[in-house]
Amino acid sequence: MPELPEVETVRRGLAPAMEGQAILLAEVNRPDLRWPFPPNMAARLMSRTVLRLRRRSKYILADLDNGETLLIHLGMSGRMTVSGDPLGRFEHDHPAAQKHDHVVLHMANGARITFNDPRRFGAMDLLQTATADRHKLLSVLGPEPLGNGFHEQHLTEAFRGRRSPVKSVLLDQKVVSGLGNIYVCEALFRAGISPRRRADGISRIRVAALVPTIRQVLNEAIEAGGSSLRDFRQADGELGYFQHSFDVYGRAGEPCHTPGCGAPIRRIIQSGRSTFYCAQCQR
DNA sequence: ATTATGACCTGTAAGC
DNA sequence: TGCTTACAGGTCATAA
Repeated sequence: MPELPEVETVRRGLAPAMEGQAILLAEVNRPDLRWPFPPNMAARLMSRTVLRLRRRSKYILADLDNGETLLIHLGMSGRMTVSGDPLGRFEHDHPAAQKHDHVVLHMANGARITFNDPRRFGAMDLLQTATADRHKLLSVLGPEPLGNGFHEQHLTEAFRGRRSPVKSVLLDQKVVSGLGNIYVCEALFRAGISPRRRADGISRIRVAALVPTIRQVLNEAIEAGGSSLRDFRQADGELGYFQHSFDVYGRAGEPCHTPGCGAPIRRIIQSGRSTFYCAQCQR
């Protein structure tokens, strides 16, 4: 479930197993995911030490000790799991290889990092750390919603002249990077804004309120991801499995959570994707 | 330039 | 039990 909070949860789960560790072996089991892997990816990863794991939007960036950075995107169905940590913080044993285990990193501490992605919408690339911001996939991204570059003035300017529904505009990664279908729906519910409203028709006050609302939704989700991380350490090594109690997402026909409302949550299609909202509370 | 649509893939659940 | 259909957390290329 990779939107920003899930990717951040995965990053936090991977970091203690990967940071400061050398990659002894990289198994690359197919030539591509969404795009071809970079040339000689397995060889370029082997014997490299991961200096640190970063996140930019929905991308995980692993800075290596040779000036290259491994870029990872989980797409729709990508998972990264840790197994076999010798300290016993993760799994005791390595599970049997699964279908769609496309890349497996064997770390010097005995941990094994497995990238599994049935739909193969994910991606990996290698880029120069020093110029990472100029990478084709990263250079087009808008500000981090939890960063200093995301503020009222930015959203106001981003919404100006945008006649599309605010739902679609918030999904545009150039406007703000890291939101996906779930958290846009949830943020608009909390902000009381109809997803159908034109972005350029939203009042100044409500645009201003949207900024802290988005931050709050994401921060709460990251917190909840943190708790599922603790489960993962005790359990089966599954990482990025995120449970959350949503107000609207996936709740079509169920009663609105707003006290005294109870109206049925609606599901509509916008730009080909499901939108969930309460027609009573969101105007 | 903005906007909407199809495309990329597989797996799962629901309906008949 | 089978078969068919709808749908899924993303985002890129294309065309209107």
